[in-house]
Amino acid sequence: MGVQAENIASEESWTQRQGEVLDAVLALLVEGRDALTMSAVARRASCSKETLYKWFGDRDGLLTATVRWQAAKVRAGNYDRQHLDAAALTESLEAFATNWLTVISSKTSIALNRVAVSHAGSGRSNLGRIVLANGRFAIGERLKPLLEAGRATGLLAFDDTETAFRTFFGLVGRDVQIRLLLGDGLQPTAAEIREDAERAVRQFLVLYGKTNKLDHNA
Amino acid sequence: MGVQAENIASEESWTQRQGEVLDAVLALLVEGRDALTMSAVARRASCSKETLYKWFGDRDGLLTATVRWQAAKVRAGNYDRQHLDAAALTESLEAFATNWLTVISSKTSIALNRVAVSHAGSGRSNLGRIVLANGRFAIGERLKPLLEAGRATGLLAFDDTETAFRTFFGLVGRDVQIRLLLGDGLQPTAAEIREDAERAVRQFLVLYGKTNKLDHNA
DNA sequence: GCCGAACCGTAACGTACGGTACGGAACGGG
DNA sequence: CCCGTTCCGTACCGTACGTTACGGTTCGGC
Repeated sequence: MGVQAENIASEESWTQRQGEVLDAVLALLVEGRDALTMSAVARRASCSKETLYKWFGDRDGLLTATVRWQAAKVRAGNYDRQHLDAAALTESLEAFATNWLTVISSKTSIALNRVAVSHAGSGRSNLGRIVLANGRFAIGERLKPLLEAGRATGLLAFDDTETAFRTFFGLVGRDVQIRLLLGDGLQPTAAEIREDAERAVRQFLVLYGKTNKLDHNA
Repeated sequence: MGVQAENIASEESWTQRQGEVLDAVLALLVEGRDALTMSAVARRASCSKETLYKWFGDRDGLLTATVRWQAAKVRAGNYDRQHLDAAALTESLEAFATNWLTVISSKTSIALNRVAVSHAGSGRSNLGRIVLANGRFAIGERLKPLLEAGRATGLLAFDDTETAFRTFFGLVGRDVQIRLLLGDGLQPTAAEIREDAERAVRQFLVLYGKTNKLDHNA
């Protein structure tokens, strides 16, 4: 797979003050007015640069801590169910899709993914890996149990869970994330997100629902 | 739509020497060893920095020219057909999907998208818009005629061409581009790309092929 | 052969920014 | 009240890099 589940569950436990500093980094990142500089962070967080270096080591450490800090805030509960019927499955899938679209459309996610993409270029840090682990792969690990539960109860049919998940991922995300990262002014409302999520789930169930007799899940 | 078809067909017509310089930029970008600096470009292209500034204005101008230069090289022919049956439609769709997956998996595309994403953050240039116009939107404009031809001949059924295209886009691309941009070591072989393209087209035809009676194209 | 234009190579300048050092304030413990 | 710890504010240093300037070379036109 290439990317282990590194740091998905790291607790890290910053102090409250350190959390305030990391929130300042997020705020600057989201505003995006000027490039994120250590001086700007210190000014915004009302702390000294010396403290930043003491707490986070260097600029990369600060960025890494910020990514993890945000990831810890976004993490949502799993959607395991004891009683899984068609309605519950649809509802859970829609909840996943809605949550995912909401996350990737948020200014915070966009800004964080941008810096991670930049750093992934000149591979001097593993920010990209961390974002991947807490984004794409984290949701994969959270969704797969639901898919397999659906298969166990005969609601879904697929051979490879990974393939089924990636199809779901594509139907939900489509071109949204790349357009947002490249600066497209796409700003889906909550209603549009819900409609997109419903459409994606409907399409996913056509492809992988047990009612469909075709054998197209190669 | 938010993004006009700006610069999709700009000819620009650089001289051969200027093309060599832009190729040097691409080479440096793909290698990604060190950050792209004007000195490095001048060294690599065996030209003076003064010439760079004379020809391209400033660093952003050089980057913009490079993006357009690459876009002009990638542009592929349209797949319009006089005689469109199910086999020809499938073949054309698979050709589109294969081409698209090959492009976004190339080191050049990854590097270019990375710099465009970075610049889209601190919106001091419209590199992101240009990449979007020559990537996501260019392929959309090239594929839509095929989809509508398929609908005209009764092979496909959909209300909104844009929605149908975005679904196709999602089924083809899935998580590939974001994983590559974030540094995942994903390196699909030509065979894997062809298989993924076939799977995507198969799924797309299940959703939008006329044989499917369900009304799920909301 | 002479001239100007285009271009190469390199040196130089200014600034931005990562990282470090230091003085002083706040504060808790003895 | 004294002292050590922590942290703020700020000044400072070194370097990287965008940008400009300039001397030297090639080359087409006359």
